Amino acid sequence: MDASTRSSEKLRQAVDGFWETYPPLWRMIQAHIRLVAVEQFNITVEQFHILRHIRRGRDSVSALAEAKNISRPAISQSVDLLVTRGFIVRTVNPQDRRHVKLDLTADGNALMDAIFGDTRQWMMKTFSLLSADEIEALTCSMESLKKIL
Amino acid sequence: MDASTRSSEKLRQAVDGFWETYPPLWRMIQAHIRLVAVEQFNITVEQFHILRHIRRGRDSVSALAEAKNISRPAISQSVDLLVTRGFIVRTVNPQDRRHVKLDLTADGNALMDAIFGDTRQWMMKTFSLLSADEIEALTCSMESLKKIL
DNA sequence: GTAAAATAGTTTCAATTGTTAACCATTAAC
DNA sequence: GTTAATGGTTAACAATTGAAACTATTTTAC
Repeated sequence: MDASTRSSEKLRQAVDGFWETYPPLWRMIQAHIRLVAVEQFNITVEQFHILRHIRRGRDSVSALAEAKNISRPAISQSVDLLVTRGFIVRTVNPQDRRHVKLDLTADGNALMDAIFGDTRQWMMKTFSLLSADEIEALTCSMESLKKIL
Repeated sequence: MDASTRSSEKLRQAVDGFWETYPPLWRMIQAHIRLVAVEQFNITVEQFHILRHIRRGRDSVSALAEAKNISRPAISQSVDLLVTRGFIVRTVNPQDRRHVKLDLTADGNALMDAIFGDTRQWMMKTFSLLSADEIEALTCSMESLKKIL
């Protein structure tokens, strides 16, 4: 077996590992978010993710559509709902009246704090089943993964 | 700073790293799947994931519903569509006639080979930007992560 | 300076996906 | 052998999404 075959084998291993690890983990996280979001605040997981993106600075319909890879009309409608629910406000930019800036309201921020805080706690509890070294290694590989995205 | 504070700090770091790494990566993967699935086969990403689960052995409506955390009727309907499209067959288990086993047809398997092969290639290309050590570490931490799920 | 093009967002409409409730068929329990 | 539990589907309805067409605003080109 030559070096390139061997390294390609390693790559394949990493890809397979990914498929066996992340989707189930992500599903568990989503399930946890759903629990808190639906039960306590009656919003969907997708709505939570929209709020999360807004909080992280994706504060326009286009930015959200790009970030979530779905159409602008779809975002526009979801935003509509969150506005009527009082979690977001739309503000037209006076410099360029085509732009509508999205911001979380106090309610929206409180909701995010609650859900995200809860989820973070759950994730920390889950990750704490790993040894200190494993956590270190995990953080490290996520760091290197982040670099190539 | 005592030991428990320090380890909790590490945990927090890991969780933050997760949120900065995984959702964007997942989004890119989904986008890639969507490209191939929609363009070449005209199925949605969600339909792809159902086929993926069936291929991995989640071969009943209940198993799929549990795996994807959605209701059985929802799965039943999606399966319906994929059956009429010729990607899945339903087979009643003669031992227990309540069970309906789901299997990919030849077409379904071909579709999966195409999409998954393509996606795998893309992922390998992406991961190959990492060093051999980083890939090793990544595989390793996914392995340890998998253990605690 | 105005007509044309580009940009940001919304509305409309149809398809898909999801939920709950009610249902059928089959098997297990007693 | 009736009753309960299991696996799945159907029905009715709400929510999400995308494509196409639309409005409003700004930029570009001449």
